[in-house]
Amino acid sequence: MASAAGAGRTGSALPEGAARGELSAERLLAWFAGHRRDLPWRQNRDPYRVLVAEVMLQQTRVETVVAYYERFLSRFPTVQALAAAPETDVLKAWEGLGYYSRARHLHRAAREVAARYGGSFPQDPNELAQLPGVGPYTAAAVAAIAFNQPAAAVDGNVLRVMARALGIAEDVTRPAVRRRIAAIVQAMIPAGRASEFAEALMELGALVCTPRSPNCSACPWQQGCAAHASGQAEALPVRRAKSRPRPVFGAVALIDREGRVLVVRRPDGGLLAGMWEFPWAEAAGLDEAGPALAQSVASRLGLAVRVERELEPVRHVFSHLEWRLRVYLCRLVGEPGAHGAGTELRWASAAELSELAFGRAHRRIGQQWLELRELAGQAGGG
DNA sequence: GAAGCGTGGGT
DNA sequence: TACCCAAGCTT
Repeated sequence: MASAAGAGRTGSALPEGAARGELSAERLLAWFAGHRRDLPWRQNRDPYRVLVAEVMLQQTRVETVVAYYERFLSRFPTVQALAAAPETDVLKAWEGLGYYSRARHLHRAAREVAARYGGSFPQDPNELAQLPGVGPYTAAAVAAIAFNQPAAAVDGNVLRVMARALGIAEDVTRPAVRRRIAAIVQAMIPAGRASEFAEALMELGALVCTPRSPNCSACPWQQGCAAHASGQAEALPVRRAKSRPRPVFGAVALIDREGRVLVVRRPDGGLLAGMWEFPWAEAAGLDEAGPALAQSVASRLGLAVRVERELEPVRHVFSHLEWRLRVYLCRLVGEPGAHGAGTELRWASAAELSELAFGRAHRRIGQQWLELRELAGQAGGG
């Protein structure tokens, strides 16, 4: 420990570029002062507003989030308002944004802050990380941005910026590498300016040190950047490849009954938890996802139907699987009997459809039903 | 550590 | 078309 290894250096976790002042927080903050975007979650440092933004931004682009954020905040302006809302309202506000467990976790986090902390957020990142849906990044981001706590908010932007600046060629998704980067970032936080610093480092990744075609000539850290020096900026960071989505085939039964259509709610856990959809069943292949399967979907719900026609198939790619669904318009034969216990279902009118939360794929399927219904309305005056 | 969990945009 | 990926968390 008393060896010569660290003796001639700074003795801190700071890399050489930082020690020379070329990767300095001061340069970064000066750049940020001139390039900071005016985003809706930057109006103030209300921890609730910061948390909502950080959760929405998880794996989601800024441009997508802005409109959702403004709607969400106008509907649930305070942590108390969100805590008091029914979960169905929260899911509806999240519809289309994806990763819906974020909405359920955020809702539960709001209830916990309201109940346990009397509506005031804790400031310690370790305590924030106990809230549902709040992991190491989000806890650090809220602590730093809202409370100016010296916490290292290491997201994908920061991993990329630091991997390039330091020339780290290891897989940045490995926890050990991530921890090392977090320690370095932690050591770079300027006293009393943690909030600005956290935003600035991410902003640099978002605007300059972009995944492809980084704008190195505009970068305040260009002189100290290892990847720029070696011409490897675009080759970093290294991540392990993701596996391709697995195909899932299925047949959907759009069961029409006097201008209403049957919808069912997905179970509480797993994919699209708690979201509504049209009843369907998985098949071994596209050929097996035929009208007979649609009919059996209905019969499992205690309904006798006649399959009238096939509509446009729907293909939807998730991060880990791909739905390839054939869609069948069905008409109820006779009256609905007893249905399978446990499944929550509803005969929805067009207006009611728009009030339920659907995933994208089934929302598009619902559109097909709405369009048919309009055509039928024009022809039959129904 | 690896896999599950959505969606839309860029190339 | 096909791939990559974007302010991650949970199990």
